[in-house]
Amino acid sequence: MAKRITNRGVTKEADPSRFLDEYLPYWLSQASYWISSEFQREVSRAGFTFAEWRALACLYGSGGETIGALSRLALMKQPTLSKLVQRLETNGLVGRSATEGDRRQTLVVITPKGTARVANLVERARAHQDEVLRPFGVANARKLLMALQDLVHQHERGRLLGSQAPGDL
Amino acid sequence: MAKRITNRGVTKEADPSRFLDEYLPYWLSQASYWISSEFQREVSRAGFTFAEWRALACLYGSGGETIGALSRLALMKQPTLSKLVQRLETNGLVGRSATEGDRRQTLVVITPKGTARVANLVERARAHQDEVLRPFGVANARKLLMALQDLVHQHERGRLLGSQAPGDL
DNA sequence: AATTATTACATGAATATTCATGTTTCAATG
DNA sequence: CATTGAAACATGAATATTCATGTAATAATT
Repeated sequence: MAKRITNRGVTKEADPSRFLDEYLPYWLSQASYWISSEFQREVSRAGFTFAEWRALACLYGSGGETIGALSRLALMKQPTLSKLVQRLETNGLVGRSATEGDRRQTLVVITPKGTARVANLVERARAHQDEVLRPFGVANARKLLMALQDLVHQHERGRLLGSQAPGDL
Repeated sequence: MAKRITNRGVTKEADPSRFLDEYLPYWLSQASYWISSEFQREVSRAGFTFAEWRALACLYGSGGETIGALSRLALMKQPTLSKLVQRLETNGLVGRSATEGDRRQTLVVITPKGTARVANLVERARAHQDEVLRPFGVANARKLLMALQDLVHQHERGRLLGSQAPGDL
């Protein structure tokens, strides 16, 4: 068998029937990764890490989330998020308090300062998404979004047994 | 405004018009994350970390990839992958050599031992994907896959200027 | 209501990732 | 062909994540 030196990056195909080419999780990861990477420039320019952006975006416009809920929304494990929230609190971008019902829970709320600092970025995020989806057309874009939502909802049921919140990517 | 304690995880909606609910990268990340998480149990059971699985899956059936190409395929930054490959080499799952044309490049090749150790996992991955996609039907599944591929290809052009390979998720 | 199990979060130690940079090789230019 | 610039990979120091566990509060059971 000839040793081919196919120096492809993510580029095109090559091997006939490569496992990955038909593997949904691979393409999901790729799509997610590159789209987020592209937007990360904006995030950095705004002075945030990507994790911070994620957390703040989840809190933006929300009445507050518990640590656990936020860790699922922002796709970080609970200890990771716990520490991130502490940093954000130090910077005055979020506040923490106890929930009324359950005193074990910590409620994380975005502060006015936090809201102000991300508002622009949220707009840019919307714009970026529109740009990315433009080639698809409104109808197809909507179908794609719904398909992804279906996938997620489908997997919400299987959850509830997993270890300590999210498990790496 | 009443302070709602909506303890939703990723669950259903709540706030009318939450930014995230219409935000494609969010759903891409969620879908990618949960599907991969689910499969991670199998990966752990097989004795691999998820990063190892990713790298080996990319090499599986391939004639070899350079460090750079593999870092893009497996969505890790170059230094991360470099170190991972070293560990895999120590365990005899991959081999490293120079490419013929360019002596700067390192060619990473999966060994027979490596192939043997992941073969089963690859089959399980296929099965897992089939299970995940079943509710969609063949036609819709194919559309989803193609849409994701379109997204990735669309962003391959914009690349080539980014920093040191992939940028975090 | 006491006991046991479970959940939510925090935290320290271990591990992994990332950034910045160095070395080597290749490509381009005069 | 010497020189300058860029690319591919490796590596050490700084940083971040993760695992394992601890504490406190709640829920369930007897």
